[in-house]
Parts: sequence; C-alpha cells; structure tokens
Amino acid sequence: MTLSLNSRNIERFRQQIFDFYQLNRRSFPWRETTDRYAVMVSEIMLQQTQADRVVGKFLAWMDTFPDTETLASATLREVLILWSGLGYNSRGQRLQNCAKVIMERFDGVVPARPEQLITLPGIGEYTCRSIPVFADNLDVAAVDTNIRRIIIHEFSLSEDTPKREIQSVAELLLAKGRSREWHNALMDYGSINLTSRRTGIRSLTKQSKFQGSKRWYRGRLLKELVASESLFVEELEEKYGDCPWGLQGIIDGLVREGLVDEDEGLNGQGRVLRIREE
DNA sequence: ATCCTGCCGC
DNA sequence: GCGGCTGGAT
Repeated sequence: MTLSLNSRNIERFRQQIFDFYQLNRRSFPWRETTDRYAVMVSEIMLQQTQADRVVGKFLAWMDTFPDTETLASATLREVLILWSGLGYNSRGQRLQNCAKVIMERFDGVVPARPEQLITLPGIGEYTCRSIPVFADNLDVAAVDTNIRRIIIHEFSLSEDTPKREIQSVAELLLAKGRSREWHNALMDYGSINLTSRRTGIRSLTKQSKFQGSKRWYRGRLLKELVASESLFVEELEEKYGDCPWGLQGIIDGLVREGLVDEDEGLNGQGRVLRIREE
C-alpha cells in the first residue's frame, strides 16, 4: 500500500527527518564550507564511497589543491598519489580535467547551474544537482542511493520504480529554502537509521567480486606505476603472470582511459609504461 | 557476500 | 539499459 503523498503526510515526513537530524547529525569537513570547488571535490570523492573513508583524503586534497587553478596545473601523478586508496582512480583524473575545463571555459569559477555542471567530466545526474544543493542551497532534488532507498521504503514503492518517478517524489518532498539541510538530513537518516541491510532494499549498482578480478589487477598495476617513474612491460608480464586476462588487456584499458602512456623504450629495450604526462 | 552520497561508453 | 570501474568495511 502506497502512502499517499498529500501535504499532511509530506509535512509529517519532513518533521520526522529533521527531528532525527537534530539528534543524530554527522559532522564532516565539507559541511563546514560553501566554497563550490570544495563541495565539488567532496561530491566526486563521495561517489560510491563511504563518507567516513573520504574525510582524510578530502582534507589532504584541499591542503594540496586549494582551488581550480592549482589543481589544473598539477601533474596526473600528483593527483593519483593523493587519490590513492579511494578507488575508481578515473574519478581523480576526471576531477582534474574538470578543473582544466573550468579554467578554460568558466574563468576558473566552478559553474553554479546543473545544466552547466553536467557537461563536466565525471559529473552526472546526481552530482550536477548535489553540488548546487550543498554549495548554494539550491532548491533541486539530488537523489543518491540513500535518498532513493528512503523514498522507496517510507512510501512503500516497488524497488523497480523508474528513476524519473523517484525524482518527482523527491521534488515533492524537498523542504524548499532548506535544501542543504534537507539533503544532509536525508543522507544521515539513510546511512544511520534506514540502512540497506535493515530495509532489505538492494542497491541499484551491482558489483562483482573484487579480489582477483580484473579491477584488482588494474588497481595494483596503477599503484606501482604511480610509485615509480616508469616500468618495463616485459618485467611486469612476469610479475603478473597469474593474471587470467593477460596483462596487455589491463594495460590497454589504462591507456584507452588516458591514465597511462605506453611507448617504446630507448635502444630497443622493449615497451615502457608510465603515468600519462602532458 | 554486499554495500558505499555514480559515471561513462557501448 | 548494461557492464566496467576501486578499495575498504561489515
């Protein structure tokens, strides 16, 4: 039975969420700033990553790359060193590419509107909304995995409810004028009180196992490359001889995504891998 | 084994 | 729409 979305139920729901938030709010460094660049950094880092694991990385990043200009002029190696441990390394590269595009096309200022933000690399349907929500208190609904789960559970919707329906419910529920607070409250309610484990509502993204997977080898290889100037493919072939897909397939993927360069070594010493340099 | 403030290319 | 992409925590 779907709880009807009349104004009385909506108001009751908002009160319930804000009451919870008052007693249980989590504290994060990105909640202490409205700088749009800082919010963008945190939102990219938080994609598919538990908030607690992001705190240290976020602080170190803001220490080293305090603004778009600093980030845009860094090397990819510096970026990946600071990103190391967060996972999904392409996010780090895309964040830097964001900074480069912002320097060229937006005069160094992170754009404020979702339609502009979504044109940037690594920023999609969720993040293009969440940045203006948390930086500018914009009245739009940003639906992440927490908020999707809350809406499905509280209003007894089916787990395969289309995204656009969840989105319109989220827009109905939005506490206008308090968008930032509202989204923070929902996040905390979802991750503390209404967990996936507790509700049994499955995540939308299904992931295969990591240990021994293609991504696992890829992560190990990239970490080695970040730690050294360059590596010979030939030596790596021996070291990763147990890789079921063959090392070359992993290398091709890294090259295709622009994280790694593969060139001929000097004096015909075989092929060499290194983190991409401009 | 499953999830976490998703995005991208196909 | 679907598979690939990380790594740490529970």
